Amino acid sequence: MFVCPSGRAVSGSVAHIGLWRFGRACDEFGGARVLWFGTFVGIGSDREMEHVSGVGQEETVRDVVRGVLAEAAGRWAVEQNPPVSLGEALVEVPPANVPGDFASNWPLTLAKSARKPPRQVAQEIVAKVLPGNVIEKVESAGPGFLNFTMSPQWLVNELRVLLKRRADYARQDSFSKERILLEFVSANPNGPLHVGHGRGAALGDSLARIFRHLGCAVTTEYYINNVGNQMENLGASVMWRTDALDPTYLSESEKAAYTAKKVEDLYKGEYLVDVARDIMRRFPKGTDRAEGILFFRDEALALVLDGIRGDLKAFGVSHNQWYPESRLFDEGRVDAAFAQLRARGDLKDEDGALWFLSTKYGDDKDRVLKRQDERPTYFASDVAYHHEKFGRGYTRLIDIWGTDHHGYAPRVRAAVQALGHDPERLTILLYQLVSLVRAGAPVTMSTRTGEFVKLTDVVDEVGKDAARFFFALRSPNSHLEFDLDLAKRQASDNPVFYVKYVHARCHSIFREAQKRGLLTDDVALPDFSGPESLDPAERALLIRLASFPDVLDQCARDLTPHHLTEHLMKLAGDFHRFYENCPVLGADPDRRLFRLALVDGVRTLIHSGLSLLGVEAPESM
RNA sequence: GCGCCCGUAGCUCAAUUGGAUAGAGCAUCUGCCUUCGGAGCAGAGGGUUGCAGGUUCAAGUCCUGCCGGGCGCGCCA
Repeated sequence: MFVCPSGRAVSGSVAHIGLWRFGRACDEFGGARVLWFGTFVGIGSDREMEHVSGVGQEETVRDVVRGVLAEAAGRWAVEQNPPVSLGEALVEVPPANVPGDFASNWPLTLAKSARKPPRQVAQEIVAKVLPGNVIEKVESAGPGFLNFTMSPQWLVNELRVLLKRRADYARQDSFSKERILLEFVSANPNGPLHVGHGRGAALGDSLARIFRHLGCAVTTEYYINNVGNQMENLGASVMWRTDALDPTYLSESEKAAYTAKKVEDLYKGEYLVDVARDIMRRFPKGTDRAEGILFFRDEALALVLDGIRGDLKAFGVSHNQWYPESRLFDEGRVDAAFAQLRARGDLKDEDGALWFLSTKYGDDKDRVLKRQDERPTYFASDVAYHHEKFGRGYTRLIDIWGTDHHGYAPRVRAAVQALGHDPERLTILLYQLVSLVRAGAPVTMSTRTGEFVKLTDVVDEVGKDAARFFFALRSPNSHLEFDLDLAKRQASDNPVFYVKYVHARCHSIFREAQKRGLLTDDVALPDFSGPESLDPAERALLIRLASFPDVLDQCARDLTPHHLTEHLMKLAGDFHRFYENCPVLGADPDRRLFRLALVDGVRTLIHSGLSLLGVEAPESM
C-alpha cells in the first residue's frame, strides 16, 4: 500500500508514479532530489492483490494499469541516454478489434526524445514489466501501442471486492476532499417547469448523486429569482386573471396597477387562472388582505414554488437548499459586492447608471449593475450571489444552465474574478435544449405562446424512470431528441426496460436458486472459488463490472451522466450474452457459486447505477 | 454583422480529450432459442465524419476559410 502526495493512490496522471520511480532511481545514481512517500509495493506482486478495507477505495482498474505501466516505464527511462522525460501518458480502453483490456500510446509519445522508433520503445518497456498476478499479458502492438490484459485472478478478486463493498463500490478517497456546490434548475418562478428544465434537473441531480457516490460532499441549491420586474409581472398577471374571473374582486387602484403593465409583459399561461382561483378562495371578497401587486406577487410566488417543488419531487429531485434572491438584499450583500468592486476600480458611473467594467476581464461589453432609476439589475444580485457562494468555503461551484443563457457566462466569470475568486473553481455547465418527438413528428415548444410542454406532462406520460434515463442518455453538449413513444414502450428497444429487465432477471435467478434449495443465503456469497479458466462471456462481464469506478470517474470529470447510462446498457448486453452461454443453476457446484456471484455483482451494479440516475430497479416486472 | 454550440451509417447518438480497421442502439435482411424470465441471442449489409486547405509519426477531434442548423447579442430575468 502506498500513499501519494495527492492522497490518491495513483492520481490523475501516470507521470506521478513515473516520476517517483524515476526520481528514486536518479537518487540512486546521485541525481535529482527525491521525495519518497511510504512503502512502495512492487506492482504486480501478490501484495497488490490485497485491497484496502474501509470506506474508500484507492484504485480503479485503470489506476492499476497505470501503475504497472508507470513502474515499468520509470525503470526503462533511467537507462536512457540521453535522458528521457516521462510526460503525460494515457491508459485507455482500446477499440474492440485489439486484444487486451487497456492500451497505452506512451511509447509513441516517448519515441522522439528517446531517439528510438516507437515500436522499439514499446518492446523495451514491455521487457521491464515485472511478472505478477495482476496483469496476465503485456504486448507491444501496432505502431507502438502497449496492450494490457488483466489476469483472471485479479478480475475475480475485484468481483469479491465489489460484493464486499456493495453500494459503496467505487467510492474513492481522493474525492472526499471535494466540497461542491451544485446549482441547477433555478427556473424563474413564473410557472411550472417545462421539459428543458427537466434536462437540467436530471443532469444536476444525477451529477450530485455521482459525486456523492464517489465521496464528495455535495450541496444542491435552487436559486429563486423572487424580486424584480418579472415577479411584478407575475403579480400583475394574476390580477388580470382574477379580474377576468370576478370584476368586483380587485380595488380600483389595483385595476389601475395591473393595467398599467404592458400586455406583452404579462404571463399568459392557463395555470395562472388556477393560481387566481386559489387566491380568491383563500381570501374571499371583503376579508382582510394586503393591497396591490406585491400581495399578488407573493401569493402567486408561493403557489408557483410549491408547484415547482412538486414537479421536481415527482421527478425524483429535491434540492438541499432554496436560496431566495431577496436574501442578498436583506443581508446587504449586493451593496457589499458593489463596494468591493468599487475599491478595485472596477465600477464606473455613466449615463446616470452604475456599470461593472467586465471588459477588463474578457467580457465583450461592460454591464449595468444599477439602472438610472437606482434599481439594481438581475446581474447585480447574481454577482452578489456568486460571491456569497464562494464565501461558504466550497472547493468548487458548478452552475448548470440551458444553452440559451450561454451569453451570460462571460460576465459572471468576470465578476467572480474581479471579486478575487479563482475562476477555475467555477464551472458553468451548459446543456443543449430538448426537442420532443411523438409519432415521428416534432412536438412544438414555445415559451412565448404559453403552449410549452410541461415536465409533469412528460413524466405523467412516460413515467419518471424513463424520463430520467432519457435525459441522462446524451452528452449535455448534444441536442437531445426525446422520443415519447419510445420512452413508454415496454420493449427491448427501450433502453430503460432493457436495463431494468436484466436486474429483474438476475433476481429471478436467485429466486429460482432458493426455490431449488441451491442457496441458503442469497446475500453473502462470501467465498466462491475462482474457476480454472474463464468463459469469454464471464470474462467480459467481470471486466465490465470492474470498470464501473472508472466510468463514474469519467462522469465526474466530464460532468455528464451519459457515460453511466451507456455503461449500464453495455453491462446489460454482456449479461444477456453470459446468460445465453453460461447456465448458472445447471453448472457444477463450484461454478454455480461463482456464476451466482457474478449475477449478484451484475444486479448490485445495475441497482447502484440506476439509483445514481434516479431510476428504480425492480426485482421483478 | 458579432459571439457560443453543433454537423459522424436511413434514424437517434458514441468515440475515454490527438491514437490502431470511426463504434452502439433502432430500422432492414438472414439464422437461433420448448431449459435459470422469448422483454433474449448470433450474424450481415449500411461511412469520402458538411466542403476545402493546413499542422504531425498520427486528425471525427487542433488551426484557417467556406456551407448548413441551433442559441444568444437589453438600464429583461
